[in-house]
Amino acid sequence: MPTSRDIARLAGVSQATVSRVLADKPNVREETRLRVQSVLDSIGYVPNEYARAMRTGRTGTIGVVTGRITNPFYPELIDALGTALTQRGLRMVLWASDTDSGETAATEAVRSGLIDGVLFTSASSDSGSLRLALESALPVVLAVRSIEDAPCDQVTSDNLLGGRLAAQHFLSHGRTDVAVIGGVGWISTGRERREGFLRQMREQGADVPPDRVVDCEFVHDAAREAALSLLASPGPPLSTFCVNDIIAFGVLDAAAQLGIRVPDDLWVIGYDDVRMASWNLLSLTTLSQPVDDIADAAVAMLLRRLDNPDTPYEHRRFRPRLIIRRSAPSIP
Amino acid sequence: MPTSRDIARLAGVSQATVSRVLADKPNVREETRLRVQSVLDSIGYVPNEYARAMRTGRTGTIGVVTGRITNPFYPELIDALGTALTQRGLRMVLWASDTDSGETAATEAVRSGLIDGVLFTSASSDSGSLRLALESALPVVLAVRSIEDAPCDQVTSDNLLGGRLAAQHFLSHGRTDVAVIGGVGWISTGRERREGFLRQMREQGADVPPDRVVDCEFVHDAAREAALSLLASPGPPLSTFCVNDIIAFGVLDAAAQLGIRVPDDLWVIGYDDVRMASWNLLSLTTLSQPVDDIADAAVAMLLRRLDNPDTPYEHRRFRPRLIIRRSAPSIP
DNA sequence: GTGAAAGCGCTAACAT
DNA sequence: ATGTTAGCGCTTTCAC
Repeated sequence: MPTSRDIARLAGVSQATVSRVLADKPNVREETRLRVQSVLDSIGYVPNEYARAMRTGRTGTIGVVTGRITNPFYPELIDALGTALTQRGLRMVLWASDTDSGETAATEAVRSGLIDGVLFTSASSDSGSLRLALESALPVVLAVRSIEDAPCDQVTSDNLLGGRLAAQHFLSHGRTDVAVIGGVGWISTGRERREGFLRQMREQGADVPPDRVVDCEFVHDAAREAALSLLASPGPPLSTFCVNDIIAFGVLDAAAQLGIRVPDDLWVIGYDDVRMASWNLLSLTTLSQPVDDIADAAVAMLLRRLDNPDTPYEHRRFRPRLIIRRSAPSIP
Repeated sequence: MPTSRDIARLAGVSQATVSRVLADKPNVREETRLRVQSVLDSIGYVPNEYARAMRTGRTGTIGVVTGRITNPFYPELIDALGTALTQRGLRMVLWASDTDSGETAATEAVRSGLIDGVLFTSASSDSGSLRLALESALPVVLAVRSIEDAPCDQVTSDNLLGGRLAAQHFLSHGRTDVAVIGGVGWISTGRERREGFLRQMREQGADVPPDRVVDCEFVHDAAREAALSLLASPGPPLSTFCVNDIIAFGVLDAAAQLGIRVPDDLWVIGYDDVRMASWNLLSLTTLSQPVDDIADAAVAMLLRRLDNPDTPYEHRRFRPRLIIRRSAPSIP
């Protein structure tokens, strides 16, 4: 691999001048610049990023921590984050893990100078390693995941509002016999969505009884099992709000298995609007998060913090939108 | 951030000795090693990877290039690659793109010393930038994607065999009125799967007419459109082999839309066995690739090439397995 | 067994 | 406008 010194020798200038040309510094005579540039081009020179990073302290690489991809929403989010990063000339290192290991690896990577900052997405665990990362004041942004009062920037959809919108859709069609699936556990997004839904129902005088608030893991099979027992019980609910789409698909599956027709016998609303939600066989009514906007905001916030570590922490919430499909239609 | 020099000062040794302890070199007195180690632990020291990489020429980071994730198989593959890399103490930089840009970025990253090698997965484009990467003799492995006689290692499932297995399943149930969807384009996996299917049919005396060989992009909507026109035509085929699951789901969707019952009126076989294929509502018969084995082999081959650049190129093919579900059942 | 010193390839401050 | 020089933090001879 050629170095800037090689280029300097070939162009008959000092290595520093090559560096100046590369950085587009103004104090280089046009003639010299052209000479150096032509050598650069003919060799196909690419500067060594590690040496550069060692001097500047900036690596141009951002770490992203995600859970393992049992939920198709995360690939979509990662895709959006990758695009947002690439647009700004940054690279993405990805850690996937359902345990602490990914978070630990990510924080170590910051401390070892490998990456400039970390984007944590949901589905990663809610425990020690992240807390540790926050305490050591690393540049961190939480995307589609929140921890109340955590010392870091956060970007989510307005989950509370999303839950409310789901409830309103049911109520405006006179459906008060409802259930919520998911969101009892420690995952913030789920908790907030459930909470918004329950509050709206309560405020409109349609309190949801405790046995209609069911928890389950954010994976298809767990959701199907949970729905099977809920739907098989006497007097099953007519309308179900699922805190994300993957759970909703599990409910649709359970309904099909039990011969319960959607939407004739059962309405289902999900959250996330993953691509599959629009498929004909699934046609899921759901709350859409503006993934691209969220990704973009997350990256922007991280960069702002890198440049200016002392800006106050911010939590941006994007408005979700109810996408009406067959699983919970709109009847005039 | 503390440096090895800081540690040295605190432990009362030279910086070189700290380096020896870190590398677990034998020529350090036990007493000294313990003293240094205790300082290391108390400080929570993490060595700067960039400085290390600059000396050793090895970064411990592998680039992965993938297409944008319209096909749920790729997230599963990336997940497996991430696991395989992490197990070996390596990091993964991910480039997602449907154009050349990801490949270009990846090869630049190798040349700029950022990463040790690149894993190209399918769904990335089949054009110039990759060819360029190969010509410049970078350490490259193709995973779930192949280019005949390309100067690099490759790992795929035995796509030809997979196609044949699909054909055999149809034939063993007397189903000769078949169609293939996908695989006419330049994507190697699709072409090979289609080819295997067509050959097996031909060899068993059930030639597939040209108008039953339909191309389409590897996205849901394109597949649904293609299937709609195929299935709406007079005398539609009774059995369809789709070169991957995402296409198969499009076909299932089209069938549902047209009121064609699966498997009563139509059989469908896919390829990849993505998670959703097992869902009750979809229940897709498909060919399963051993993703974890493929990922593991890809990483192993890349590491071998890094250590020993002159080993002859290898193409490993893993045997696919027919997973029988409702969309193309086994009838005794 | 340990320390001193060179240097990986770059940037930036300081000379000229 | 350009060259010289000093490191960034580490690994790795080469002395002792």
